[in-house]
Amino acid sequence: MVTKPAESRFSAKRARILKAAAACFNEKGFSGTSLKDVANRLDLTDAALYYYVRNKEELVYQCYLRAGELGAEAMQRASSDGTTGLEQARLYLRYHVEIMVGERGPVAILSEIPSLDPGHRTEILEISRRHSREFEKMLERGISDGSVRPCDVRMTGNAIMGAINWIPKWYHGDAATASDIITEFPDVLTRGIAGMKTPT
Amino acid sequence: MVTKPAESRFSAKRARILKAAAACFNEKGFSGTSLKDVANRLDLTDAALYYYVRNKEELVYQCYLRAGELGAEAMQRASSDGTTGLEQARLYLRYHVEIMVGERGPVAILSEIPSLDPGHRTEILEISRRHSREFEKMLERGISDGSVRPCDVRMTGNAIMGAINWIPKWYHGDAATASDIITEFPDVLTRGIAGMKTPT
DNA sequence: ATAAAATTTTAATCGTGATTAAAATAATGC
DNA sequence: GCATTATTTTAATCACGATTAAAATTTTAT
Repeated sequence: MVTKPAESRFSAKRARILKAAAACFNEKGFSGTSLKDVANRLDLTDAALYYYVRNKEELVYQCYLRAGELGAEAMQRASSDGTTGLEQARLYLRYHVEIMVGERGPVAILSEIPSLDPGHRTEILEISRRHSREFEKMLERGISDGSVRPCDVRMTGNAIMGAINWIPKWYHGDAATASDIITEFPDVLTRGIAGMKTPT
Repeated sequence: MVTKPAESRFSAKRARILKAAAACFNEKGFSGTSLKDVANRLDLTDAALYYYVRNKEELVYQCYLRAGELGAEAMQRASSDGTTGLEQARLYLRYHVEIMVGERGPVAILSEIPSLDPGHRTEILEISRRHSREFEKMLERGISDGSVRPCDVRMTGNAIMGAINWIPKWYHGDAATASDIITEFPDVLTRGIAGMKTPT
């Protein structure tokens, strides 16, 4: 029987652990999930997790790092695929939710940054801020090229990101809903719900 | 010196406790906040809280009930003040965020329903679902009267509610931001960001 | 097949936080 | 001012969850 190198198996299992942890954290929060909760999802003992991560804090930290990477990836792709600011913003939402509800999900939402150790906390905050700033940049680009209606990009970004971050609170992995999210969210969040005859 | 009746003082203090608890829960989650955290905000001992609530679960439950009442109040007012569906939805958002970031806030966000006891859980879920349904009704009304663009009201509602529910994650009580939220959110979430020349 | 490395479990420890009962203090009604 | 009621604190208890070390098991390499 063919076997894979140990290092590869290790990081593959570590990745599975991170995903299981992300699911738990999204569902019950950092303090609300015990290591046993995470371990049981993979038919492991809580103690076994310590072979893959230093401790619980490290587990969240890694989850958040991964979330940052996936978010950055969506941002990158959107940035190069889209031409106008509006297109880029819409594509970003599309790519991001696709990842969140797809095979690579669940992705941990950065809802418990305060629980991180000081060092990790500032690092994740930095990543998160950079991400927000990049999205706001897309909005500003859109305002410049006329594709986006002039607005408070900070608040607009907060609103849109909030809608995205809240998804894991009500989406629990059924395929039909996933496709609804992918088709509806990017549109709803960029196009708005007002009828066409709305006053400017 | 004039004193108030005991019962009045009791419920006044209980109300203060609920608000302190809501602030803690929003910040660090249910399991993440200790009763000591809540008590310390009011210069009390953790044990003193048991004079006002049966236990920690009851504390969240009461916070969630209050959140439900305030949400319902915003919904009611919007429903009677607005004429078109779009106006009603916009007013609801306006009233709700005004309450959230105003004197009566913070309002607990229903992010940890799973931590509730079964009985309370179904009750809060029921309240939450009713609330969502009422908002979706406003959207449907808007679609009928032409003020709202036809859309998947379920997903649209999820998106908008998510943006609202996420506010406590980044808003921490400064007055300038509060007024930004009040002026921007209702608009951003209903009008959308797309420029006017956007294709239907 | 066997030694070494990798992985997981078992069985402690240890601190924290919820909860309770009894005691102490403060406020009220008369 | 006194007796009663209301409120808070102090001082336990108690369970749970994070963490660790040592032992057991599985996998790999030769």
